[in-house]
Amino acid sequence: MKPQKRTTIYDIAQKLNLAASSVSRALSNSDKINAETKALVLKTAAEMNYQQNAMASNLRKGNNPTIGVVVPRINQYFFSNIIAGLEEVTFKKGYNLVICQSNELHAREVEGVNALVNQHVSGIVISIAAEQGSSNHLQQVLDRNIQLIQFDRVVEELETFKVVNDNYKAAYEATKHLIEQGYRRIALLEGPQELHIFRERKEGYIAALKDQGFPVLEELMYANAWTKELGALATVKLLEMVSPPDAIFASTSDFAALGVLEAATAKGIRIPEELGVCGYSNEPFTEITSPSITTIDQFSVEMGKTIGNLHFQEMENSDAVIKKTVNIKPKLIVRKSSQRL
Amino acid sequence: MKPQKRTTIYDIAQKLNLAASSVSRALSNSDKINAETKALVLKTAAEMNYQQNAMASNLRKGNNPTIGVVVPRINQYFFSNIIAGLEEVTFKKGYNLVICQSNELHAREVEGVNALVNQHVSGIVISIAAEQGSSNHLQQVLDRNIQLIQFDRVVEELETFKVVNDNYKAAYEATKHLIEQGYRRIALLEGPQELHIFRERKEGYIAALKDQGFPVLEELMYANAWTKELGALATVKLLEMVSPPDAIFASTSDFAALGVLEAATAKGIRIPEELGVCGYSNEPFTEITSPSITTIDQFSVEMGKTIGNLHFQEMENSDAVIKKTVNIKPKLIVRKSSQRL
DNA sequence: ATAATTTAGGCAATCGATTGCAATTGCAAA
DNA sequence: TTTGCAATTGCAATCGATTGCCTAAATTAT
Repeated sequence: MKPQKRTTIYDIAQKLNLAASSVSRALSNSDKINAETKALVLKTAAEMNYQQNAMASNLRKGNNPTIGVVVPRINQYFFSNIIAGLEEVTFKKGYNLVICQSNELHAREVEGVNALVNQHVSGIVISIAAEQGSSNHLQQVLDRNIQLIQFDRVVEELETFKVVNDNYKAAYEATKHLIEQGYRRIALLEGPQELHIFRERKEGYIAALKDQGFPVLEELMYANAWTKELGALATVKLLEMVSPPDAIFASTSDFAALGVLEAATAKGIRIPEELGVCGYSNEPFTEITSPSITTIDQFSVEMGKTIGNLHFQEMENSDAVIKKTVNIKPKLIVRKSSQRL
Repeated sequence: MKPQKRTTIYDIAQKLNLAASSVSRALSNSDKINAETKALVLKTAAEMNYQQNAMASNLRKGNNPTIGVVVPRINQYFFSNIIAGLEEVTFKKGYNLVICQSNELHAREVEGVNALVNQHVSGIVISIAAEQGSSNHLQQVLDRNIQLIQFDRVVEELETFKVVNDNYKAAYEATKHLIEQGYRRIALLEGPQELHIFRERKEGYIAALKDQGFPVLEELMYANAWTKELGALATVKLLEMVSPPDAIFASTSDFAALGVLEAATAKGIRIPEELGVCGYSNEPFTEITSPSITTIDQFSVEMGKTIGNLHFQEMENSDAVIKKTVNIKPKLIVRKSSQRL
């Protein structure tokens, strides 16, 4: 390869016998430049195949039109949708997206955030890893005056924008729906309680039971069942009880709900007649299982867009704004696995 | 917000009564610096909360440890897996990933590529949009000495690394498998023939038929059926024929295969007994449909890793290397929808 | 003790674009 | 004809880190 030097504004300036500053002004469409000169510069730049050096420009201007994103896993439906929605918004504004995945590891999350800080990105969007640790790295982001927007899994103590689903409400409604369908002993599959989203879902479940005058039974709450396998295992255990549940709310994920479906079906238990099932997330597959799975849609693409809008809005009036929490209302999607009326 | 200035190496230098160059050398672990001084600088830097300005560093060093990725849609299973695999590799090397989605639009693809060129990324990884156009933008990338790696959907004329699946072979094997299962009239759902991946799949299908002594029938090839709905529609049409097919190979996607499943089931046709079905991509849901769908795994995460490795390998010995095409061997995953023996 | 090296650190240019300020030119008003 | 002002353009500093070259001090060899 011939390391042919890229053309800079100096090359253009030299060719046209102008000063680099004039070229710069012409290219940035400044009004302090003659229209003819501007046209000439533009034409020459195109001929010489000029492409701005964003690094130099950003360095001088002291800002980097880039938003960093840190998510546990890029290839998880929910997160890739968030990114897709976010990209939609940032692209329109000419901003770039830099992506890191933490793989649910705190150390990698820290590394990723630091790399983004080094790049002086204008904002960082994050959903924290399941493996938790100190949030110093996030505090650093704030100290450096970089916009920080947390979503879904957030550190509550940090004063930042937060975009979350109303997990409490969603779980409340799902539970209420199961009750309305006539289920009487509703079990809950819980996620790791260190993550507040799972705590909230549990609280919603409990509140719904109480409001409807049902007892809240410890034995019907099954901890840490957030994969298909663990969901299936939990189902087996629950169904072995002396008085087993007649519905299972897999508040952790649709994958857990799928495990419930498979385990119950394997035992010859009919869904929804004998056992009601509800999942969480509205994964694409929930529509096509048999029976289809009742679940909760989180409007992930919308959420990504909201995050983007929040960032730009905040950039404009950056002072004296209260860092608020935006709640995206999730929606219960009722399907066959819980409809027996 | 107080726009508190970030600490630079000059701040550290001043505090320690050193030259900025020494600070720089200490931080970059140069050997032209005394061990004690180095330790002192490191300590002070930590105290002053120093974080390198990557823009300045990259500008000076004339390179940007970043790889740009342009894909049609970030939130498509295949692509998000590619990105996840790629990230795995780039992260280890301290490289960043900048992501753009073209939304299948050529214009947006061009914009994305240009933005990446401006940033002087060290490489661009791309899978082109369905809406095709000139490939000038990609030629520009090459002219500017930026690594270009195409994957999956590639422009063949361009001399770049290409990482693709062996679509021909996969389709060949899928068709052969259907024949071995005793199916005699195998229909094909084709994708847009402008994209060579779909042409290759069609060729593999035809070759398998010929090799096994089967006639190649135009009426059994159905164009542009690459969504669930179009797949269902195609199925209805095909099954209305005087002598309908006894198997359908949805070479476009698993979504099309799902459409086949639904349309056939709705007509009361039993799968796999009366109709064999095979999809493409091994989407997660293919495992859980009833019956489960035979499909082709593309090893997307692996593919992403391969792309990353290729990039770094190529960076090291950048001259006189032949731009080759890497074929990832896809694998036929046989499930219930095609097993009747 | 003196010369030859080695080591540590400073100076200043550089990467490429931007921008405040100064300088020049042209044109209109007085 | 002279002054004033606006419109263009140039000059040079700047963003922050890196690096080739040079100098001074310290170490080793002779």
